[in-house]
Amino acid sequence: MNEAKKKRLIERGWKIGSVEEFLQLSPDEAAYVELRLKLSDSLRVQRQKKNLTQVEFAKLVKSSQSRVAKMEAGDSSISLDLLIRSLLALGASNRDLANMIGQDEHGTAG
Amino acid sequence: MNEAKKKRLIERGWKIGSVEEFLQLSPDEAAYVELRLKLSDSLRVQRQKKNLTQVEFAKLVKSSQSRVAKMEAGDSSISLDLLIRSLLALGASNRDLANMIGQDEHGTAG
DNA sequence: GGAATATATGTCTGATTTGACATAATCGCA
DNA sequence: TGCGATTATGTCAAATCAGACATATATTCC
Repeated sequence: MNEAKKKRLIERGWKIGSVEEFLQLSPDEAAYVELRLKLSDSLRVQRQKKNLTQVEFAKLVKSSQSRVAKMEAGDSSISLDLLIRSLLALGASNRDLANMIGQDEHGTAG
Repeated sequence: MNEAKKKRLIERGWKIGSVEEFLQLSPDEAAYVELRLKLSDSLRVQRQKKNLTQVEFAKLVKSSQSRVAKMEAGDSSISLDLLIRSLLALGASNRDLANMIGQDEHGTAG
């Protein structure tokens, strides 16, 4: 995980576990956070591909605009559950999800 | 989704949405439930591969035996979040997850 | 059969996540 | 610049999910 990404996470409320240290993640915690980032980013991409505003999208997934904004921002108050259900509601298949998740990195060149 | 699987789900508390009908799932709901099943099943496989009892495993992922049993049973009181964090705790990588999720079907011949 | 081990099911209480709402910030365009 | 549309951030009560515990049901071995 590169530095830009770390910084982004800290701003989003990620302290994780109870590590006092500066985002010192265990491998599985890191994988978890990476995973969420991939899905957040995919979510925004998919929404924009469909030319939906956050408000329209919120209606589609039966949530609210504020929640959508937070989904896309990778906010720590959003669960993987919600991210995934939203992607599915957008029409993604499980295979699509697998592709999103399995990719190495996804355009966060640092 | 085949019939055996449906039956299994109904027993696990899956009514979803507020459909009165007999497990009449929309495509995205179906994909969501399928996804959970894949992860549940993988979880059991991975645990057994490591020769861990549910109790040992529970300790490893900082949960309880009852919760582990429910994870593996695909119980509706378990979130995707917990399933995925547990798989990661077991040592799975995001790529591993992608493989679990992307597979077509996985041995539920009916 | 019975004991030991493993897994399943039900139910509490507390913690987290939810959608909703208010409101602030940012963008696009005349 | 100002206005409308879009996106971001903060807060809340209600709903969901968490670990823990009790207890029931397998499963395995003698």
